[in-house]
Amino acid sequence: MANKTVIPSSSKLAITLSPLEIEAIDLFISFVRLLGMPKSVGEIYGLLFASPKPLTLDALMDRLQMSKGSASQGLKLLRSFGAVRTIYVATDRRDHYVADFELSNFASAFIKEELQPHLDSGSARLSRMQKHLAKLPKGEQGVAASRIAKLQHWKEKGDAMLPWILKFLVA
Amino acid sequence: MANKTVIPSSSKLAITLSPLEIEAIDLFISFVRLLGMPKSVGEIYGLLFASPKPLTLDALMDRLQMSKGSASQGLKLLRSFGAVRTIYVATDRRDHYVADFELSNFASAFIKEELQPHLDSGSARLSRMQKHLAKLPKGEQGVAASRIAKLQHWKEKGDAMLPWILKFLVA
DNA sequence: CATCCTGTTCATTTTTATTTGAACAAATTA
DNA sequence: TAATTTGTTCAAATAAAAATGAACAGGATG
Repeated sequence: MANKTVIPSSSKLAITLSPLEIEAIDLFISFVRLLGMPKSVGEIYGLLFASPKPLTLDALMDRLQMSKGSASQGLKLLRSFGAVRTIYVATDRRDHYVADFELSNFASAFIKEELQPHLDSGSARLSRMQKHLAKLPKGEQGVAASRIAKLQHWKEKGDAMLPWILKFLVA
Repeated sequence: MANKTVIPSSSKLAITLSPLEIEAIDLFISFVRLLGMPKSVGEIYGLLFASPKPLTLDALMDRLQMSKGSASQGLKLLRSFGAVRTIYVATDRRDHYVADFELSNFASAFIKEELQPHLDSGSARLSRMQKHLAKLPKGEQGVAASRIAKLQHWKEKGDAMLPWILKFLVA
């Protein structure tokens, strides 16, 4: 069993991580938080991004002082949208991970999994609203109709913009 | 003191809200969650969006079954980026709120307050990284340099894209 | 000026999200 | 095939975010 030395919590990471690694981790933590993902995902990607060689799950746990469960789940998520992949390393049967450097993977996964579904469910919602509209008292129908039209307009704008953003990111 | 009737939790809202209102609230809850804002903010904006007349803080608390504190804080946030404003109503000294219908307010507030700061702090971070790079062992400098260059490229892309998105939204 | 009315703030409570670690399964090795 | 190594899953613990409500401040009202 590994000899687990107790470390003052404030400098937990400083001991095993270089300034450059800390900077990268810090960057990706705020990035993934922006996308509503757990901090641990940013830590993992940040360290892999900065690391010159592939890292195993053990190494990630060890250097990030993170549980096996978090590391495994974080890697699973990162793999799921192609931000990270495994690479074969001879004589070692463990999985070795490297970061993929295409920004578009991160961003387009977010767009496809978060934004797109909202826009897609929007059509059904708009028809439901039209139906409810008909049952409203006459006096309120005008206002409501114009607001539903406003929503429709927003949706069209969104639909038009997403493909453009995706293209821009991939380019 | 208002007579608070106990209502089965599953239909808490159904009693005072029309189907159209529920649909609007539901839509804006998922929208604000996407932007990392509390659900209550979506409820408030949703109800104001659907409401044909201005609503007071009391009315919002009442119809959304929400505490005074949440309503007040939610309105504060919504006001702060111009998604909601007060309107004068004679003979009633309470504040009356209406939704503003410019999508751009929501989105550009998010961009200016969340995305922009990240990109802006990026420059400082990149120079720090350059500094750390110099202190790295020779063998690792090449890899690290190319990754920092990658970050720089991403930042430039982001910087270029944001103004375009803003323009598109406002248009 | 004392009281009431309205809205804000913030310490506390509640809810939700994240992390942990032990149990497990699959694959490898002896 | 038994023992070991590796990675996943998920129930429980912990941490973080949001909601509550009581105390408060400022303005109106009698």
